[in-house]
Amino acid sequence: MRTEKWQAADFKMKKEPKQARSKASVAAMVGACARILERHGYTGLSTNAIAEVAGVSIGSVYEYFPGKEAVVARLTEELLSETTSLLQNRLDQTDNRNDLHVAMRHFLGALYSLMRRHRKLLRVLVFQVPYLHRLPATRQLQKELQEVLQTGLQKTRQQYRVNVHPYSLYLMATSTAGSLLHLVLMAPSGMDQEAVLDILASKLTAWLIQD
Amino acid sequence: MRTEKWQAADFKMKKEPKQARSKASVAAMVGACARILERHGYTGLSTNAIAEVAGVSIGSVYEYFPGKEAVVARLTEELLSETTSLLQNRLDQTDNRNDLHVAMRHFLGALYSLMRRHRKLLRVLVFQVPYLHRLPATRQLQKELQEVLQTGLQKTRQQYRVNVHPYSLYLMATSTAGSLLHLVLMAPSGMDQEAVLDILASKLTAWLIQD
DNA sequence: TTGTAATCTGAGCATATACTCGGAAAAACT
DNA sequence: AGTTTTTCCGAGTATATGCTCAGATTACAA
Repeated sequence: MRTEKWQAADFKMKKEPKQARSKASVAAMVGACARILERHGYTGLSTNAIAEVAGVSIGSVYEYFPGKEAVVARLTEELLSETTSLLQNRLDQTDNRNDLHVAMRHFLGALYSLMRRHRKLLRVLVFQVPYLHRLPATRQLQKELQEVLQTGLQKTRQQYRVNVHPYSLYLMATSTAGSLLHLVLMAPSGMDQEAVLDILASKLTAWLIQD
Repeated sequence: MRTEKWQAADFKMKKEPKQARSKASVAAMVGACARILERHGYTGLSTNAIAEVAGVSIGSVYEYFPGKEAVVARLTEELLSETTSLLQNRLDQTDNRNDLHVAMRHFLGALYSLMRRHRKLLRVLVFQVPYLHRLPATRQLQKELQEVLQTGLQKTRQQYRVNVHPYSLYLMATSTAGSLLHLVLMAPSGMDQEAVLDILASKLTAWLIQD
């Protein structure tokens, strides 16, 4: 009890699956992990449950993962790669012809719909997984979001001569994250979420320009 | 395993302590709960651990609480009352003579230092307790914050004729929450947090005025 | 075909956690 | 003092969870 396991948890797989069969098994385990998290929360996640839902034996789980933390880590990596490709996609479509507000709105919309698609899983990951912010994938995601923001700004810098204080950038990032998360996970019903995104994009743009 | 206990958890105490002795015991249990959460996270919280740290027997814990969820609920109620009195205090000091930016900055500062004082506990409550948003105290807090925002705005409405769209108000609230939480719990070191609060207050004020 | 590596199995042990219950001890009441 | 209420105790039971291991099964390659 002195030190909890997840505090020094091993997030790396014991070994990579090599044959097609084992790849399918690992995929089933990760999928089972997602299902359990969505349905029963992190409290309901156990290695035994993962094995049962995945349709493999408990021994197979420990063949590839040192514990459930590593399965969660693997799951977040898959989510990360989906997010990365989405961001890159959006960034490629942003060029100097776009005005800043439109570009901002597109990014927000893309991020929003991605988060919405995974809202159940996202809720559990953010609000229940104790070691989420220590996961490599999480740190990587923060980096990439920051880079995208930087690059996106540079693309429009000529037009708007935006030159923002680092703290301003920090506040923009954190407040946008807060609003998006609340909108996706906790917004009261009867809200026109697209309209909210419109306003958010406007305010962020205004913030940038007048800085 | 079909339905997790915390999904239908009972957040109410079995009975109120009546004598001084039992009040001290309950206080010890709640204090122990806070200590354990800070040191070992929600994963490390068990009724047995609460009893041990509080220096009472496991039987005594179940005399007053139906389970650990209720102890956590009690703890959040204590935090809520501390927050409530702070907010009320600040609100009383805000009158029409204050300009909006100054009032905003004072509120942010007060909220920030309160959150900072409880940062360890706050981190666990927000990022690990699965039923936090279902706790009565949490819902009450959201209500009160909204009321404070409304009342504070009305006090300065004559001066600034602020008249904000409901979605704007929503975005202000959620983005401020996001920034404050990130600043308190996850901000990179070497950041002048007071300066960040200055900028945040400025931006929020600008947001309001030009709306 | 035969040998080797990869994969899978699941009973089973150790530990942790939730929670009960019969009764002792202390305080309050009359 | 005697009675009742409140408070406290902690061994003990049931269950859940983490994880191992010896061996069976399957894929692949020589």
